[in-house]
Amino acid sequence: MIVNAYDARMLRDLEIRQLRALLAVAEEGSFAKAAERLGFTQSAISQQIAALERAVGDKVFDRQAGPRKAQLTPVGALLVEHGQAMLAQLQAVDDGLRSLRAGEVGRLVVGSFQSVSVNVLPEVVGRLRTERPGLAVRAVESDDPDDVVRALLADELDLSFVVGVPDHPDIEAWTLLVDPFVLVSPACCPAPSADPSLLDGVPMIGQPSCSCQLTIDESLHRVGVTPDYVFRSNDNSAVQAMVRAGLGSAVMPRLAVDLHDPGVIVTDLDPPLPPRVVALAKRRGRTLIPAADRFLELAQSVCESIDSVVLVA
Amino acid sequence: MIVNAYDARMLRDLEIRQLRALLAVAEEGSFAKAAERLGFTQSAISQQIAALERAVGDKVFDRQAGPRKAQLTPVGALLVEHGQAMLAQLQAVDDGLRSLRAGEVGRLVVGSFQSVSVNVLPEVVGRLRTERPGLAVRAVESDDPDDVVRALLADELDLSFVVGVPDHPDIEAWTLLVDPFVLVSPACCPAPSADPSLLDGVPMIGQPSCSCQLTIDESLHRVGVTPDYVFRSNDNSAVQAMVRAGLGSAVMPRLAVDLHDPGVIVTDLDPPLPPRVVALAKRRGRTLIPAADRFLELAQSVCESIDSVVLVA
DNA sequence: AGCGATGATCCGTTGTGCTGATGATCGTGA
DNA sequence: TCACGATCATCAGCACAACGGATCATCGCT
Repeated sequence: MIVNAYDARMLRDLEIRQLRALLAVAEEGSFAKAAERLGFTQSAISQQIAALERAVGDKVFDRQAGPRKAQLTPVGALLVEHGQAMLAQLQAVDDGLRSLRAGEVGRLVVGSFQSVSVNVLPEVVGRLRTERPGLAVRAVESDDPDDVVRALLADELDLSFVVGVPDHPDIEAWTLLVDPFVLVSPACCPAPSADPSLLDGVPMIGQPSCSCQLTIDESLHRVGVTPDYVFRSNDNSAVQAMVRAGLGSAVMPRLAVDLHDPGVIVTDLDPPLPPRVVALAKRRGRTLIPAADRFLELAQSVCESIDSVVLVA
Repeated sequence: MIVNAYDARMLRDLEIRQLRALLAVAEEGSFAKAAERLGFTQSAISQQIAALERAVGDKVFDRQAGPRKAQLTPVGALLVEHGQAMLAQLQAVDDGLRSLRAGEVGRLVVGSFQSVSVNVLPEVVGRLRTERPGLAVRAVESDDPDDVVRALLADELDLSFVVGVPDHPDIEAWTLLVDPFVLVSPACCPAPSADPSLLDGVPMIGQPSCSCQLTIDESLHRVGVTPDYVFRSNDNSAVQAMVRAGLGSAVMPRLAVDLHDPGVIVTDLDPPLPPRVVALAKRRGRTLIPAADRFLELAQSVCESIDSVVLVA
């Protein structure tokens, strides 16, 4: 009895080309016909079958001289059976490859953050799911930019929406939207000045010291303002509700504001604070599924239309 | 038609060796490790992966220079998935081959004829089925020797029991049993002489003009006897029943006689008629499953034991 | 007996995979 | 910061194998 490891080496020399030759000969019943069909000479097929028999260790055809069909041996029949399965598998690879390349299938894990999750991501994912039902899109929300970069570098995310273009040599990003900061003030009371440098002493609503809020505070500091926060919440609609209630005003990225709220007045700051940039990032050198290109296109398209809406409003 | 799949131009250059390299690299995360595992140099693996990528038309790994693991691209992951299936299929081929070679599985179509079907075949098939449950044995009975030869030549039968060694260059046979003709006479009446030349005028039971009966008649003719048949039946037990009833005597091959019947007397002919030979035949040049060898062995063994039983009786 | 078709075999050329060595790139530790 | 080590790519050279074309042996058929 032969040992397993040795047996594993037996089929080491078996090649797909030989299986194709085997099937062709088995179907045609003739080496010459098979050769013609596969675009070889009869000599080549003869040698391929011989190599197959060498690799397998048994004759696969009973050859009868003269014009009689080549008949499969039992070993040959077994190989035909499995060979068909293997070539079918190969066909499946081909189909899968074509679907993948067409962007019809695949898996996409996308990072996001609050305002994008509300205003951009649902539309993008919705459109993508409609036109590419085979795609599996998963979204992960994180409000920590460092963690997003880490996740991108660790390949936990394929793509991620980010604020600002990350300054990392292994991250590349496409700008989607330039999102200006606006002043949100209660509709009930007289609005404060649109000049951010005059916000000193004005009661403010904001977020806890997340990176976004820190950016705002820093910008205000630059114009000599130390904002006086009378309420902080991570939730943008809570912030806006507090503004609506007249507790104070807020400096928010426009994307985070519900522009249809009649209870607040939204004013462009003048002079403006440096706007935040929303981008889509990926790890440099990481090959994504072709459908990721479509995701980027849709994200750009949705962000453009958001820009238009904002301009109209 | 399935045929189209075989001729698919796509992935024509993909080879099993490349899939093995792909899987090894994907698992080891390193070209060099994979090379060591597969017994190649790193250069060879690098070239194999390059060839794979050329065949597929896409990069399968995101290579990062320096000591970082090679990461699969989506296309690579797809190929790994199907590659595993294909290599599993290859393992299945290997297992199937081992089973086949061990004689554990396979299909066997065996020709037979009446007396063998009663006294030999059941025992052989029974033993074979017990020790090789995976075998599929099918038996076909025919009492026309010419048809048996035709079926063997047409590969409708793998093996066949035959009377006499067929005189055909494409048939080869192994002798199993030398089966003498015996005189079967009623127990009730005085038995006729054991000398076949004295059977003239004795009322005889026989078969219709099948090949076996013709052989008997010809042998009797040679010793100057023209048998007087008072009854003919194709069924051996019907013949024996008629003898038991005293209608006449019969010259039968011993294998066809129920030796345990107390109603008849079985006598060896003296001088004997030329005995018939029972053999197992196959088409020359036809490769049978390995289990066929075991079938032959069992047939020989069973026939030997039948010979012993007869000698004791 | 000759003809045609079959597959095996031989031979020369071409092609291709492998090895060994080298190059380019990056991370890491001194 | 620099050198080292590890990574994979690439190159050159060699050996082997696959292919095509020709020929041969064998058989069925006319």
